[in-house]
Amino acid sequence: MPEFLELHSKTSKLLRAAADAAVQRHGLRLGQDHLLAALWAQDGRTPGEIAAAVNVTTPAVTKLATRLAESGLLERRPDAHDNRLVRLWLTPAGRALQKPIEAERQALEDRITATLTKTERAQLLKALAKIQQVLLSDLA
Amino acid sequence: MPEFLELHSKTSKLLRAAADAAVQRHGLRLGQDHLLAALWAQDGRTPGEIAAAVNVTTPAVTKLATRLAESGLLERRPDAHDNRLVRLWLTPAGRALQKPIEAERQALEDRITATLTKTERAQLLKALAKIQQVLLSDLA
DNA sequence: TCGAGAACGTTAACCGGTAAACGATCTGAT
DNA sequence: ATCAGATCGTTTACCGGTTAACGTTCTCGA
Repeated sequence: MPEFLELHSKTSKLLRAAADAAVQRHGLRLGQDHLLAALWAQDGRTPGEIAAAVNVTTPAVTKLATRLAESGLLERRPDAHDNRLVRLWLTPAGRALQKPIEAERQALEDRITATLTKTERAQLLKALAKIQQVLLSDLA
Repeated sequence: MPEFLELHSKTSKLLRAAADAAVQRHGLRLGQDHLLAALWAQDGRTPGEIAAAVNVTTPAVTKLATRLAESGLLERRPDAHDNRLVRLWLTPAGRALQKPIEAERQALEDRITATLTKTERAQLLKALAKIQQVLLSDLA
């Protein structure tokens, strides 16, 4: 396997595991925190809006929302003016998770970037941005 | 969401999609190619060996192997000396995929690293290696 | 006004991955 | 020689993700 792909794949897996463990300490699973983050930024959004914001398909949001509702972290409520729309609203429990989860994520980021110098970190971000751009342009 | 985690997450998703599309042109799904690659490197390995080589759990290999066997790309055969062991053997069809899949993967790697200078690429690999090391040391 | 088509969210079927429980086989100390 | 324990692969149950099909509701032009 080519060098970069191999390395990126391994790093991805480890990063995913670390993020999952971090979020799991607060009763969440990976992915659920992204949905909640979308609501922390703006409460009462629709599944479609959230899906676009989180780069995931709408059915994925539907399922996550069902589980988060069962956990009592959000509520489904119909839109007042358009009955096709469903809006997701945080419960107090859902809102209470914002600070601890964000702290957890920041701690992970800090732990990772601590081993890099400022310029190394900047170069890394720049390189990833370039790669992202290439892949995006390939879709068209 | 912290800067690096956000960027890495997006890049990962795009990279995964690109790799999936590439491999899908040859009738495979993402992950199946990794299992095959382990057999291309050394045929007749056991699920446990392959799982360790690919950084995946053994049940994951079991399921992938079942699907690849149904597709006629490999065969399950018991080990001659230890009946607990199962050994996976490539069929001619499975062997025939090696060159096209490896070419596909190399093409993706080239497309990505083409936008980077040699030093940028070296710095990227170095940074990722550092991050990987931090995450690995965190497990202990 | 009314009906065709667009815009939604949900469901169903699939895939790759994990953890936990299970069953079969081998190993080694007694 | 035997039996407790280790070592395997598989099964089961879950989760997040995708695509495709579906039913409901809105919109807008004839």
